[in-house]
Amino acid sequence: MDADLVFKALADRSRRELLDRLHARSGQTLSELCARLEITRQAVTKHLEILEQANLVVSVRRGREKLHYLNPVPIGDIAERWMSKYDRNRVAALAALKKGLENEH
Amino acid sequence: MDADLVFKALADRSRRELLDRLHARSGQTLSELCARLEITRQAVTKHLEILEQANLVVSVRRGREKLHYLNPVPIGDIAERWMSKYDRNRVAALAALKKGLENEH
DNA sequence: ATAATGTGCAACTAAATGGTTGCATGTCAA
DNA sequence: TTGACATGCAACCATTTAGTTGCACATTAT
Repeated sequence: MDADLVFKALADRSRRELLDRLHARSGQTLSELCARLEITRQAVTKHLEILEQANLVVSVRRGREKLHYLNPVPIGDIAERWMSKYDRNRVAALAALKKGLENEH
Repeated sequence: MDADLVFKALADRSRRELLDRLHARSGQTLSELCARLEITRQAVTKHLEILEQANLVVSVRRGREKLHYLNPVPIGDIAERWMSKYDRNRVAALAALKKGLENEH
């Protein structure tokens, strides 16, 4: 998996909104995902393409409509391999931070 | 905390590299952080500004040099409040995904 | 068959992004 | 005090990004 693609995909508010909607109900069509969103359908299409490239969303064509499914794996990967690394040394990092701020005066 | 600023800050490879360096050793100066990086000092300055706006880095001026400290809190917040939400329903999401892929044929 | 629905594709635009160069300013050491 | 070092600031540039409009195409329903 390419962590860069995932981070880039998560950087946009609209795309996180789409992920939230798919998290609430996976398997929605493009039109469904467009509802109550202030951007155009074409813009949503582009966002979904980016989410698919990051493997955060998988889509399936069924007749004339396209169903979109949330894939939670890349987010889990990032949480494990990247975030926990920072969390592990959280206390030490905060201590260093505090110490640095004390040196100010 | 503004989750959007944090996600945006994390979206760039150079900035994640800077965070990694500060994670390895917190309290580095600007020049130290520039070493062995192929971009200019001015570019690094901009990246650090963005990281500070996201509260991922805190800096302290000491004489003519500026020390940078990693603040792990925002990353922890995102991991907890945002990512764990996806992790909780991971099994269900994967089941839905699998079911959707089966409907393809 | 025809109309409505759902999606795909291309061209275009404005703004944001990541980077540069050049120069100014402040601080420390000899 | 003078030079070296560390950082700040501004203008500029190319590319990417997020969005748009307009039209084409395929599928379903009447």
